Amino acid sequence: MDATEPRWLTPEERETWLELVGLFIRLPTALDAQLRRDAGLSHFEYQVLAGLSEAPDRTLRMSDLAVFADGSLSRLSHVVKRLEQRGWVRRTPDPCNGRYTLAVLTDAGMEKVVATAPGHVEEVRRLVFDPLTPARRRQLRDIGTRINAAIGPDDCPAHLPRRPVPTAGNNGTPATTADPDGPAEPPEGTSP
Amino acid sequence: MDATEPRWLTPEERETWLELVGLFIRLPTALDAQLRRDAGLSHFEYQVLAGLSEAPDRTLRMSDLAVFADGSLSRLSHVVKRLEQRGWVRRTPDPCNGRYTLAVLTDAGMEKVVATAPGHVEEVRRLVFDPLTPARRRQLRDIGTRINAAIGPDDCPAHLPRRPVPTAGNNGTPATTADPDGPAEPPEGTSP
DNA sequence: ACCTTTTACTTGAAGCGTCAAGTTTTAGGG
DNA sequence: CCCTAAAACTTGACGCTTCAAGTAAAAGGT
Repeated sequence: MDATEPRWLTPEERETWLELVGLFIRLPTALDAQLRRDAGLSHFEYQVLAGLSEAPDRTLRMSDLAVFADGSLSRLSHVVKRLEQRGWVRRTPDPCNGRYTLAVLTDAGMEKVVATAPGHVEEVRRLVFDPLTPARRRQLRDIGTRINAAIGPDDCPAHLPRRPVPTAGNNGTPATTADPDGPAEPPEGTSP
Repeated sequence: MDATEPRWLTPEERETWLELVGLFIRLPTALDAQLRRDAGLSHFEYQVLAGLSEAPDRTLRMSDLAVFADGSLSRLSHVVKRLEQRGWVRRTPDPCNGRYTLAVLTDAGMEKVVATAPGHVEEVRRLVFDPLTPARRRQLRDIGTRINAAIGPDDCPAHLPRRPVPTAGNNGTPATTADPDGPAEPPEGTSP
């Protein structure tokens, strides 16, 4: 069992790791709880609605929406069906290309997003940004980028098209590496 | 809809947040995939087995195990039932106190952990620690601590006892705030 | 000593996500 | 102009998690 002794984690790494495992389990849970309590939505459902709310014409093809929301097409299909039954989304075949399905946010859906976003953003702030100093926020972003890169390209659960991902409200900020610590210029945006 | 305009996220925070959402979805998925592929175990199941493997006598009460694995007692009960059917865990009522159930890791279970741990630790290293400089690892730990604190005490999904959590192989490291950047002293330990 | 409460856990049903087929529509090749 | 192949979903079944009850043992009150 001890052939070529594996590289165990150092005590510090171990501590970090346990901290992270807790985070990965509890943060999604906490955010889901807030959304479910205040809006009756799962985090994934919210992502879907928020993604549509920022798309041109509040419309996106299912595949693109799946990439944006970080889920499989199958999952999205099930979820959109439920959202459609609740009256927040409509589906139509793309007139230009019949095998695409366009998901469109209804007016009721838009209202739902508008009503839900502020509370959710507030919770994200409270749990993630408020407890961190500006310096740590920058560090966190950097760390996230690096680990995401290590995980590899968006080869999500399954078979998804390759696209640069329409990162929603792509305001002019060109994702450079060095940038000052946000002087707080509130932009529009519902996908916190 | 715009009564007391909410504090939207700044563009930098928004970037950070999207990075994080990706991380929270993809890291667990990636680790689950590795464990499932190489060992046929979910991450939660692994946590349970690893937790037991480091407990005295490879034994833990269900409640304690639930806290350690960050899950509800109900979930643990279902999972342990399955692990028991696979021959890796045994359950017995505590002779000292009949309402406690003790989960015990069998020899087969221990072998499973020993066979699985190195590969999992290697994946954790590859995805989380290798892409980070020592300084960033320290930052990550610190950030994790702060956000975890903001989420609040271990009031997990449900009704769980209050205990300082037996953080598994509690080697002499007394979780102080300042500590050098691990000179790499490989300790025993199977919960990465 | 008995009865209520609390603790610790188990169980069953319901909901959501994943996986493995289907469908339908477009694109290509001969 | 067909005929196969690929793309873009959709659907159904299975497994796991959660939620709400249910059970059994120990504490605590009177």
